[in-house]
Amino acid sequence: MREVMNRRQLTQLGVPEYALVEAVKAVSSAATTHGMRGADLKRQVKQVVESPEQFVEDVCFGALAATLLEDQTLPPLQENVTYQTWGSDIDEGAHTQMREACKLPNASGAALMPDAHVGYGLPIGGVLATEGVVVPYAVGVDIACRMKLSVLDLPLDALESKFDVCCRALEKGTRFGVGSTHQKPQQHDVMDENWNITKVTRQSKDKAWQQLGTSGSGNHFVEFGVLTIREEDKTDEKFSLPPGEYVALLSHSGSRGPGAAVCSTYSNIARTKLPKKYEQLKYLAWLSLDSEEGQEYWEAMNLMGRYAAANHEVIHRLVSDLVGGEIVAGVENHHNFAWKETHDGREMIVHRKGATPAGEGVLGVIPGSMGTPGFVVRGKGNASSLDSASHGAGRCMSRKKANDTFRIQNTRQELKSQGVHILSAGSDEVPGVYKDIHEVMAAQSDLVDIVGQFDPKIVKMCGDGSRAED
DNA sequence: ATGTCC
Repeated sequence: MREVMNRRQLTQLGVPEYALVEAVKAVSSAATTHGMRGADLKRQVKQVVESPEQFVEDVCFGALAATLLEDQTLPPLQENVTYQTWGSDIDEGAHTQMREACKLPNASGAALMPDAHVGYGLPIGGVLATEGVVVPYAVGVDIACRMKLSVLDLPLDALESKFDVCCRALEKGTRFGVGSTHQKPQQHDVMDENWNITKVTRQSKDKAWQQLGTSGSGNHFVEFGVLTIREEDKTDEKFSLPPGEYVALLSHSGSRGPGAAVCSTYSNIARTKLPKKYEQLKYLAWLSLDSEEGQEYWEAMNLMGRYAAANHEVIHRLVSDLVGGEIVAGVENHHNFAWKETHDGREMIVHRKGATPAGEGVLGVIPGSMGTPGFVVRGKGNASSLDSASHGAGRCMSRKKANDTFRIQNTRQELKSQGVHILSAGSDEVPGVYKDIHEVMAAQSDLVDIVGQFDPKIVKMCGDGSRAED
C-alpha cells in the first residue's frame, strides 16, 4: 500500500526520528478512518507534534502522542562533549563511532587513543566517561581483557639453553581456541567467591572453572621474551629492576566465555530498555547504576575483572612452574573495563575499551605484536586523555584482508631469522597487520613514560581457524 | 572476543 505521507515529509513537519514509525501508522489510520488528506493531515500532524498531551485519547494519533510525550521528558542527545585524538591514520569509522558516543545523554568526557579502530558500539581505543550510567558495549565483549607480565629469575640464556622446556611450558601451561578449557580444572580463590550475584554468573560458574588458565583466540597470546631496562628508562619504585635484561613471561587474555555471557546478557537488557528517542545509540545502550540491572552488571563486571586476573595468575603459575622459574617482579592491567573515578571534581564512570589506565604513576603493559616489542609503561595522568593510553599498536588491516594477504607459515620463517619462534598463531595476527608500535608510542609520549621494553622470543597464540585444540 | 547458536 502506498504511504499516505512518507518519512521525509513527516520529518519536515517536525516528527522526530524516534517517532517516525508511530507517525506513519497514525497518518495512515487518519486517512483510512477519517479520509483525512493533504493540508488537513499536515496541519493535524503539526498540532500533535506541538501539543501531544491533547491527543492522548485520539483514536488515530494517540499512540504517536504517547510516544512523543514519553520521550519529551527525557534529556536530549548532547552536542557539547568532544574528544581529543592521539596519533594519526585512524579510520573515519572510529571517529564516527566516537562522535556518536559523545551524544549519550550522560556522557561527560571522551578520548581516542592512537591504536583506535572500529569496534562494536564504541571503537577499540575509545575512552568514554559517563555520569551515573554504565555502557556494556563501552567495556566490550571480553570484559577485563588484560595484560600480565612476570619477570622470572631465570638466566637470560635459558630461552636458548632450555628452549624445548620453554616451548613445552607454553604448550602445556595454557589452552587456546574458542571454547577451550583445561583438561584438569585449576584452582583459584576466585572460584570461592559468590557467583550467585546474577543469574548469568551463576550459570557461567562451571564454565569459568573449566576455562580458568586458558587463553582463547584472536589477539590473545602467552609468550616468553626478554625485558630490557635501559639506563635512560624511567625507573619506578613499584617496578624497581636495575638496568639490564631479564627473562619475562607476557600474557594477553580476558574473561573468556563467562565475560562474553555477561556482556551479551546486559547489553541486551540495556538495549531493550532504551527509549525510542535514543534508537541511534542502540549499540551504546546504557544501564543506570541506580537500577537493579545496572547494579547487577556492575557487580558481574567486577567479578569478571577478578576472574580475568585469576586467569592470568593461573597461566603464569603453570607456565613458570613448568619452566622451573620463580616470579620476582610483575606488572598487570585491565584494558577493557569501567572504573569509578573522579575527574574535574565529579565522580564519573570511565569506560576504557582497548585503552590502558594511565593515571599518574600507574604502571601498565602495552604490547606490540608477535614480532615487535611491547612496553612496560608508567602513566603521566594526562587529564585530557582521562588518564588513558593505547592498549597496543592497533590493527591497520582487517582480519579478513590479513587472512587473504598473509600466511603464518611464511611469517614464521621470516621471524625465525630475527630470533622469534612462533609455536602457533593465526595468519591475521602477523606483525604486518599492526601499526608501527614505535610510532604509536611516540604519539602518546604525553600519556605514558617507558619503563622497559619487552621483545618476544617464543610466542604461543591460537592457530588459524580459532578452534579449540585437542 | 565468544559460543549460553539463527
